[in-house]
Amino acid sequence: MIQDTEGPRRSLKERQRQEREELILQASEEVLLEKGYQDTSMDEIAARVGIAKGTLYLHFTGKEDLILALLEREMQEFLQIIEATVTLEATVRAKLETILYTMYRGQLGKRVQLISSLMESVDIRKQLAAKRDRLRSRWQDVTSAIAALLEEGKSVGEFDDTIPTFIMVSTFLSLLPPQISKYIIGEIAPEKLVTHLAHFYFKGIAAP
Amino acid sequence: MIQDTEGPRRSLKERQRQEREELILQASEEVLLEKGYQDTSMDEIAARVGIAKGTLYLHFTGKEDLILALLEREMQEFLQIIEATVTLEATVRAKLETILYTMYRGQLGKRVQLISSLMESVDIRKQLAAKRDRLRSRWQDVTSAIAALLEEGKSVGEFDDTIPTFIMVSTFLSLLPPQISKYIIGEIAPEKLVTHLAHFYFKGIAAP
Amino acid sequence: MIQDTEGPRRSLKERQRQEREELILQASEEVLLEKGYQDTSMDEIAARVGIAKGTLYLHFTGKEDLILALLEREMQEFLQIIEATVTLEATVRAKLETILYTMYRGQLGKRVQLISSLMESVDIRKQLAAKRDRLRSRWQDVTSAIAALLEEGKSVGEFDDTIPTFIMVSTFLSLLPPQISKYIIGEIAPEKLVTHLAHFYFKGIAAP
Amino acid sequence: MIQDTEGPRRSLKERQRQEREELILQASEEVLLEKGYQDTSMDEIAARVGIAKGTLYLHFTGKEDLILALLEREMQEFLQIIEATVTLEATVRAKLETILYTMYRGQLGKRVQLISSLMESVDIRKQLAAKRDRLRSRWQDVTSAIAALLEEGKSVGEFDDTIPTFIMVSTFLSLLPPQISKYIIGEIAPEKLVTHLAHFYFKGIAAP
DNA sequence: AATGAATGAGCTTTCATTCAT
DNA sequence: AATGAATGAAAGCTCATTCAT
Repeated sequence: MIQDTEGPRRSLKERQRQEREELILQASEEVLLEKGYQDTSMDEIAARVGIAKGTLYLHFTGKEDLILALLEREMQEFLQIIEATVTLEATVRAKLETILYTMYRGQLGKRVQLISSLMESVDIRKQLAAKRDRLRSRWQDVTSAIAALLEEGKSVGEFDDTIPTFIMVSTFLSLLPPQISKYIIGEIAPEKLVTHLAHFYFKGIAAP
Repeated sequence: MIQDTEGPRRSLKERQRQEREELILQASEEVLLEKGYQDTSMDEIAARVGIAKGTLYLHFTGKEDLILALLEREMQEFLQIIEATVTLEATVRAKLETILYTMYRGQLGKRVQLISSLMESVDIRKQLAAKRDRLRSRWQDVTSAIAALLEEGKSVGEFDDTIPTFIMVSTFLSLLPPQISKYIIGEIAPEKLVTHLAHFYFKGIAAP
Repeated sequence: MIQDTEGPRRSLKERQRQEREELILQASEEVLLEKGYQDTSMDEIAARVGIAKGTLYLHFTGKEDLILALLEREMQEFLQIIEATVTLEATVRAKLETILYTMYRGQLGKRVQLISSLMESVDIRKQLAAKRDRLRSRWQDVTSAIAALLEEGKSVGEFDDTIPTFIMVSTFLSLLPPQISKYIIGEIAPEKLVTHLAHFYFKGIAAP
Repeated sequence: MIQDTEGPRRSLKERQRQEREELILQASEEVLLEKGYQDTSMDEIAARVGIAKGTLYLHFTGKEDLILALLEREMQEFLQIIEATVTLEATVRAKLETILYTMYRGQLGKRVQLISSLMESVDIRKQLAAKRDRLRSRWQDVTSAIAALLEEGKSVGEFDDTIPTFIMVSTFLSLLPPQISKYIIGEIAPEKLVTHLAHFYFKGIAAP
């Protein structure tokens, strides 16, 4: 009987812990987007969550670990979208368009932008270098999934199989929010933007 | 009498000043490429130029201003390349391919990669925000020049004029070194890469 | 009725409490010897005892108090050794030699070394200053006991009574493990060491 | 001519630098004696010198380096006293007595106490471990010099050559201020104290 | 009574910027 | 104009102590 209550209790504490961890990650994301990696201070994250600085260190080994966990989470989400799309009944083109569209809709694009801009910054490359493998492997998952789609497209004759897949992958990725949107100053409806991008892209890789 | 010589003297001093400024920018670029923005210290820049740290502040308001000037210079160079290409006798496609190829060859690509990674970095976006207008206007020059080329292509019937120019511009820019090359892990000869990218791009925007 | 059993219960609880306190002191000693005062964390002590950190504070006011209690216990033990030796049937010299030897043998030496190095450390002197009176009085007991022995030696004509007792006491104490052994780098059998020290010491204080 | 002024200028700056370094070391010693290693903060040292915290780091790599330099300086001073004494025309005993007396007079004793108590603290042993070799070698110089004196005494028949020199060295060192004085609560004139200690010590090691 | 998550003051260290020389 | 020593704000991190459960 006594043990019976331990289970729930533990999972309660565990749930609270995870909720708080989530709050920390959310606050971190906010600050990170606003201020960038260097100007994101543990102090400020703690302040936004409304907890003491020391508490952050009960959840994450340090700043590096915290940010890395954040990036990992974002990338995980991106991967889930891809995987969800892959299972749809549709042409490869439709699937890729869906991914593209999903990324331009809602907040996800912004957040992937976060990952990407952080991953590319020379600063962070150096600073997170040691533990970047965790992220790299997730990123591999992403590119592999897209590569698989593109190759499926080639094999069913949708796409031009004289273009190397890695070219297709990298050009596809370069269409995603962080890349394109930074060159686009004015506002444009995501639907329109995606329509244009898809039109351009699939014409570019279409089988001859 | 003494004042008479001031004119030449001044311009001599002015020339020396500019030469030194150039040396500072070169050193900054070196360090920046090696260490990233945060790990680039005024100390190290001064040391590499061989001047005192304080002297840097006689040329630039501060670190931010120094880096900004550097970025401006790089962008200026990029613009010159575009302008030089524009005047060539060739098809629009050939000109754009030349730009693409030039960027993937030699040191320029790396340096543009620098600009770009700095510009993208949320860190610097925030830190340089105040003075970024100077850059923004240069960047406008770049995009305008490319837009002009693309529109010329449209008007001579080379390109599909149902695709908005800004889409063409942004997709073109997304093919430039910093964007694409970061997705490409293995080594590939720039010629090959550019061939593939151009093939893909111009097919994508070709007139129907 | 229930209250009747409280007496035994209380003493049971009290015994358990003291046992736990002893466990805490043992763990503290371990950690202290391994890591030194500053690197000894309440966390680690608690972990080694297998109790929660908060529980430590039910037994001791704080880290300072805990360490102080530890030192007091060690000193107590030292005192017991002296007292045990005093009651032996032997010459004063033999008794003092026994004390000396006992301290250089087994774990006790190490532990006294601990006390001493902690007591000497300016760090702890300052930090424990407030409550050091408790220790000072124990230390008085130790020196008094040795002084008594030495005076007994004087009165029976073993020792030179022109040497003030406090000189004899302090020189004797300076022969104990923590003092001497720190100047001795190589290993030497305790027996040999003690033989030499005793030879030197008793010749030094011998009656003329 | 211009170069001529550089010499003095440099040495002026150099002198100022060394003076400031000396001030820092003095302040550090003060704080160290008052508060111990851990509670000595760079903040407080800077405050006492009347300079900014950052300035400390222009003179010393860090706290560890600062304290180490301090200890080294103290030890150096101790060594100089020994060396000065060695050259005197006197018996070995007289020389050793002089050393003993010098240490009990003035501030030096206290300062050597500082070294000693710091060197022995388990805490500092760990923390300074990496760079302690610098000190260790100085300490070797000290013990070697004393050992040489004692062996000279043996060879001229002053001292008992059946007692190993290292025993003589360590017992001699144990008579120095930090060791003995901590067992002596009341005040006693250094002359008297030294007379007693010397009497005891040289009787203890006298040739049979 | 026991827990251990949370706290927050405090530490060392860095570095862009200033300013007396 | 040039210097570089001095500055001091700000950062990441630790850990003895507290207190709601």
